[in-house]
Amino acid sequence: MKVTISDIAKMAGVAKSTVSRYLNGGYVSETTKLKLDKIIADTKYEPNSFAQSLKAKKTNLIGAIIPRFDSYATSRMLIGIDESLKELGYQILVANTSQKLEREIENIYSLANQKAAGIILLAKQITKEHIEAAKAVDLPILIAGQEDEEFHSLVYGDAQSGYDIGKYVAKCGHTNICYIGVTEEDVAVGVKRKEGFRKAIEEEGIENVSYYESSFSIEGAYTVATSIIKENPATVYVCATDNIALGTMKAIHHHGLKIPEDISVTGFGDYDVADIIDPSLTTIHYPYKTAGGTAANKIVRMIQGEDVERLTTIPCYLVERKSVRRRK
Amino acid sequence: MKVTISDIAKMAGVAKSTVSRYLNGGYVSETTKLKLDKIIADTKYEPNSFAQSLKAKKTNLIGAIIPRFDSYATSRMLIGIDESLKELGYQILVANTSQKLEREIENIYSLANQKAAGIILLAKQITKEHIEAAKAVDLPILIAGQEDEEFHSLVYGDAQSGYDIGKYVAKCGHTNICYIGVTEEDVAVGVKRKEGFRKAIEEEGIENVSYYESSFSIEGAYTVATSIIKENPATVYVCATDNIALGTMKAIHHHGLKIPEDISVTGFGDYDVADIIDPSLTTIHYPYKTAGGTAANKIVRMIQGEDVERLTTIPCYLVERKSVRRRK
DNA sequence: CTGAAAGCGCTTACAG
DNA sequence: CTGAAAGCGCTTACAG
Repeated sequence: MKVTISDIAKMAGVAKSTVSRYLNGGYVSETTKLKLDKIIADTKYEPNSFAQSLKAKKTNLIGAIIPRFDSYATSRMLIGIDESLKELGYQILVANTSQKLEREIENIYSLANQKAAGIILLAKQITKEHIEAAKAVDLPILIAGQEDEEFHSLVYGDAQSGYDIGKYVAKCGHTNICYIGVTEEDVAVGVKRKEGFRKAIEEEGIENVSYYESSFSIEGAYTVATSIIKENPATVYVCATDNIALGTMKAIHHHGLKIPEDISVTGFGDYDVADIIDPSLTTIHYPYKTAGGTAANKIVRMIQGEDVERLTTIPCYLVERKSVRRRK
Repeated sequence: MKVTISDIAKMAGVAKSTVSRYLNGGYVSETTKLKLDKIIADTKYEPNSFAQSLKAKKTNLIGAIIPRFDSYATSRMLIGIDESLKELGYQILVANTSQKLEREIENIYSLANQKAAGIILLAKQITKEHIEAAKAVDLPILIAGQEDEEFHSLVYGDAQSGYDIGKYVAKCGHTNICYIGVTEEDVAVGVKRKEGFRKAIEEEGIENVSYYESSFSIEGAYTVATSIIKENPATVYVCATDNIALGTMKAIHHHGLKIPEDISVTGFGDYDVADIIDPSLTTIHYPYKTAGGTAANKIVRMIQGEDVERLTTIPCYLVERKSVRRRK
């Protein structure tokens, strides 16, 4: 049978409240402390967390709301969050939304109901429902991956990354460029990266640039790239994510063209595969795992009521590999 | 302020027990039911799950203990588990062990303490501690990915997969074969696949086969493959996972050799990238997501006390792509 | 069909 | 330094 605080108290010949105090670091005499040490070790007593939470009205749970499990960026961030949270004495509770926006909202409420101490939301998009839910639950919420003035957030240097890639392809002598982006609903990936890129290109005085839009999937990118190859003589395809770059590379290969001799390709993210495929992919390194750790630290500081900077920007950097041809 | 069952009872002019009965599908008159419908909708009342669990001593939580977040197989299975569990009215609670065996054991105990209704353990290895913990917590536990007579389990057709690959490379005319496996501590991946492969090869009367061992990582496989290339003239490298195949392909490319012209490569798993890389990888398709759904159904049936078959085997099949040269 | 009462396993003032 | 008591928000026999 499961042992409870009453059992322990009885065995030690003290009151439940004394045991509780012992457990929570309160005042207990040395002798009863010793006695309790032994009894608790012997019985392997573990407090019932439901009873604790019911009474204390708080937990050490931190919810992580994620759009999907099978995303490189998400899983890497989750590792960072999980590891850091564990060190800080918190536990992660992962809620997957399968990319359904309404499920993000539901999860905010249900995590609040489960008395989560805080929430890290890996968001693709912030809507008014998000803001409403956040106000209603009145819980520390940290948005990761997107910026929003209503929330504390952690973002990557997307604009700078786009700028760096733009400068790089220009430096390599490319003057006919194709940019394969994503929906502008995703501000970080769809807007910031593109804007940074555009800025660099304009500074370089390059005019021959066309913009396309793809879904986030490899297959979607494959389809888009296939049609671009047929109609556009660009010498480099700048892709808004590594996944898009992968689909694009596949399409180029399937057309019997060579990378980077015929067409150059770049990505954003630096997934593991970027260094494995042939040719290896020139891309921007996004330190997802580290960022997850930073997010964990930030939410914990928010929970502890510290005065936390609203916006944290995680710097990224270019990794030059073999997928871009130097034309000069 | 958070509304409780007492508030609802007061507003409806009934007793708490009546509200509770209403909530749990018990007998309630039509009129009070209607009244309660409205009040609960208006107040957005949500029962406190801690109080429920404290009293009922059970939850609808099912723990999934995973070795790591950044594994293709794991994340796909998680998706399948998560989706199916949701449909069945259960919630997943993901616990990551960062590949630490002792954390698997810890998590079994802590999930029991959190009153999980059951546990799905994505295991690489079953030890006596696992068995001990399972007995101690007395909770339905399903092992996924490994077979063990002490547990209900769900496995892939690893031996058959190995056999199929063996037959396939033989059929393609390869007679000098190199098998790159993993530690035998992992019975499914390290033993079963190899045994199935060996059986096929023996049936084919091929004698020129050498066996190597790699870690699970791409980098580890790269290192192993690099040394093999220098010493072994095999025409095909049969790799025990797609990740190992990726590292191996990278090593082959780095040596200036062509796949499949100079060396052929096969994998197990059929990760997304298998179809994206160039050449695309001939491998065994493992339906991870579907298997996750099957696991979810199985654990729920176990929880419900149904008489569930101890061992479920998920069939896999060969996917022929471009990484194997036909020598005949 | 309904309500009063006890109890789940804790924590938290409060009094000593 | 310690204990008795109340209470967190539910559920569950039990009696009506």
